[in-house]
Amino acid sequence: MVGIRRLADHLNLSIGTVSRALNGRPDVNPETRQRVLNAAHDLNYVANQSGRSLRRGITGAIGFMVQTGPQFNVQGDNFFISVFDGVQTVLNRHHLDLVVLLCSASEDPDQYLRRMVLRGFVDGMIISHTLRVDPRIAFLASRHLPFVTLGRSETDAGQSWIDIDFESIGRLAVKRFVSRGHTNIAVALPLDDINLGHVMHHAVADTLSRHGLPLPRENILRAQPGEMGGYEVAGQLCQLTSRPTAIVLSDESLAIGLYRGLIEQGVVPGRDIAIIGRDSLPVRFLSPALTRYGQSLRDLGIALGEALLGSMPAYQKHYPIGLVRTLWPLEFTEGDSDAMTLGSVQSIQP
Amino acid sequence: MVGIRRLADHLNLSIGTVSRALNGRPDVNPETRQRVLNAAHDLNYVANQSGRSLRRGITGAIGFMVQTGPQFNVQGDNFFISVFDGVQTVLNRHHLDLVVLLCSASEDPDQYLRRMVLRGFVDGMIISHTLRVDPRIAFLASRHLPFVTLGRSETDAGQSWIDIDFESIGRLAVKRFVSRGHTNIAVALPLDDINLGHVMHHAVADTLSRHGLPLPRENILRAQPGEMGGYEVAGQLCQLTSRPTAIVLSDESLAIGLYRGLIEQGVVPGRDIAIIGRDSLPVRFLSPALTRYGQSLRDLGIALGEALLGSMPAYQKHYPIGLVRTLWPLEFTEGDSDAMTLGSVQSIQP
DNA sequence: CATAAGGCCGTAAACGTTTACGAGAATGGC
DNA sequence: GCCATTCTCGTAAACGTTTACGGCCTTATG
Repeated sequence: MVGIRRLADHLNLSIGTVSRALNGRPDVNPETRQRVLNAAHDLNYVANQSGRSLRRGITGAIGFMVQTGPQFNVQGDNFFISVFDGVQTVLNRHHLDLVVLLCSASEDPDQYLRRMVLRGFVDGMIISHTLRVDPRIAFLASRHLPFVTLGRSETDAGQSWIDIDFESIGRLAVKRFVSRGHTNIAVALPLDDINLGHVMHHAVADTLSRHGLPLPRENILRAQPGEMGGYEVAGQLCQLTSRPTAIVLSDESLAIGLYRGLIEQGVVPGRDIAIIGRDSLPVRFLSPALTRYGQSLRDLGIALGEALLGSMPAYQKHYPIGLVRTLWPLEFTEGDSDAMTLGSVQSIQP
Repeated sequence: MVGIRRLADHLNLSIGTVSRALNGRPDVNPETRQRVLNAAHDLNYVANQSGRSLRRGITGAIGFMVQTGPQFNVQGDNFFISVFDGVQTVLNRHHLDLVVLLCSASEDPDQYLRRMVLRGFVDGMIISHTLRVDPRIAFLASRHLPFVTLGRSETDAGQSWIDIDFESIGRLAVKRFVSRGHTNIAVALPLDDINLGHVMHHAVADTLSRHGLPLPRENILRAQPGEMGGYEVAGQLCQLTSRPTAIVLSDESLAIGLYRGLIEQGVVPGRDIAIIGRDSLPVRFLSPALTRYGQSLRDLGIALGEALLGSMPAYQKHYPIGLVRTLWPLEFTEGDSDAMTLGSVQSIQP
């Protein structure tokens, strides 16, 4: 292991000068600097992270905490990988690195985050899967660690957040259904007290009532994210005394299992029931093509990264963006899964 | 930020004693130790990682490098999340933490690994996506950093590895096809010089030739992992002058796109063409049900974690397993996608 | 009682960096 | 020619731990 001492000896310089040369400080002869840089490259010298961060108080790493396990939308989905990719492109511009911190289902997320942060592992955090009331937010704020959240929460510590505009999904999907004559409309929402479930629930209920339509309690279906959850939704749907003719899905991969489950029960998507879902890679290969709302996840990641850097004093000059609170816009992709119209088509003003 | 100094002041002890108490060293009064532990808990003291690893030369973190981008089987798949989960359960037993290091497609994987390792970020590494010739293996060995690989390589530094038994997939699938009368058999393999493509290619070719059957060059289809790759395979398949009646897939999610592509061309899976694929979450919802080979990914992760700890001197006493070189066994799940038999069914001895 | 042994704890030196400070040399202005 | 300034570099002190070492006090042993 070659340290700065060895490098300095090799160059007949003091370690102070070597360090200044490597860190681009002004008070070093350009010629000397070049000599140092060359030698560092030749000897494969890379500054030891522990020593550096001990002295500087920073680590150069940004943590992104995600939770695994069945109740979270991680398995079988390309959501996070794409977001990571976006975050990383921003961080790389400043020689920061992304470390993904996976909290397994068996571990308490609050404790896990606490451990990682108190350890001094990262300079900043991005957390996802925000709950309506989320102790992690209060904790991070109390530690004065820069952080942003992917998802809103009622726990607000004045941090930046970006959230997918679930409200619009609910609102627009219902409008579309209503304009095609549907009156018996269902919605699939996550099980937990995840904030998005709350937001979307209200958007759907509100839009329906504006059109004078009810949202019966049994039309609110609770589903685990993922294909299996969709399959179960199909079962629940077909057991209702008056089966809804349209359903909007909160999760990206529900549609896959839903299709399968419905078909098994003889209900054909797009003919017997209208479906609007959310975009994801596997979902694009469904037939009939799913009508869906999606978002550019990589761009979302980039925005998240920039929001985080904007809240870190050392980088604010590059990202003078202040507080970020963005409802991430959606792209609509029309498919055939909601192509059907019902008898009494009403004309609706948009 | 409360450090050991503050904790010591608060207890009227020296920092040396406090440190010994916290680290379970013998020469400290049990009563004092308890007092220290209580105070540490009360004051939320957690040892600073930089200071500790600077002194001890270890970080307590294990890196798992995966590469993102279209040529790798990361997007839209639950493969890695499940493996991570398994690795983490092993590491947690020893207060080690898993950090996922994502190398984006735009970055050179060798350089990325080099940076992470030389930085002293991790005590051990797991790398995946091994190539037939993989410079990363030589590099890690030269740094004397404990590591294991998920996947074999012809570059061998005497490290432990675990690889999925692609050879068996190829061999068993071909046997099954042949026993049902197929003679025109195709295989979908990854694009790159990924080792598994090489292994599976030979297994298929060898098994076919044992049954006196050819493997025409055009029956070897190169596909990017993922749904899109499967869709393209469907196109290639249908363009062949003599369309194969059976195909075995190397990747987990190829089947989704393949189904869709075939159906668009009027070829019905399980009736017009026999398909054997690999297991993954989304694939389980295909109809007709895919006949497939799978593996318990979480267990695979556990084995990987144990193999790594077994190669780290500090943990070898807990895992006296020596060199691990496992071809991970497969579970067979029979579906309907290869239910058809062809005219001249021959009886084959197993 | 003298000595040895052992239990417990404080002291201080590392680990590899970064950086405030100061020193020496060179340069410029008068 | 003298002082002020600038450029370049060396010195040494941090950062928060861990741990070898030694010292004190108590207890055991002869």
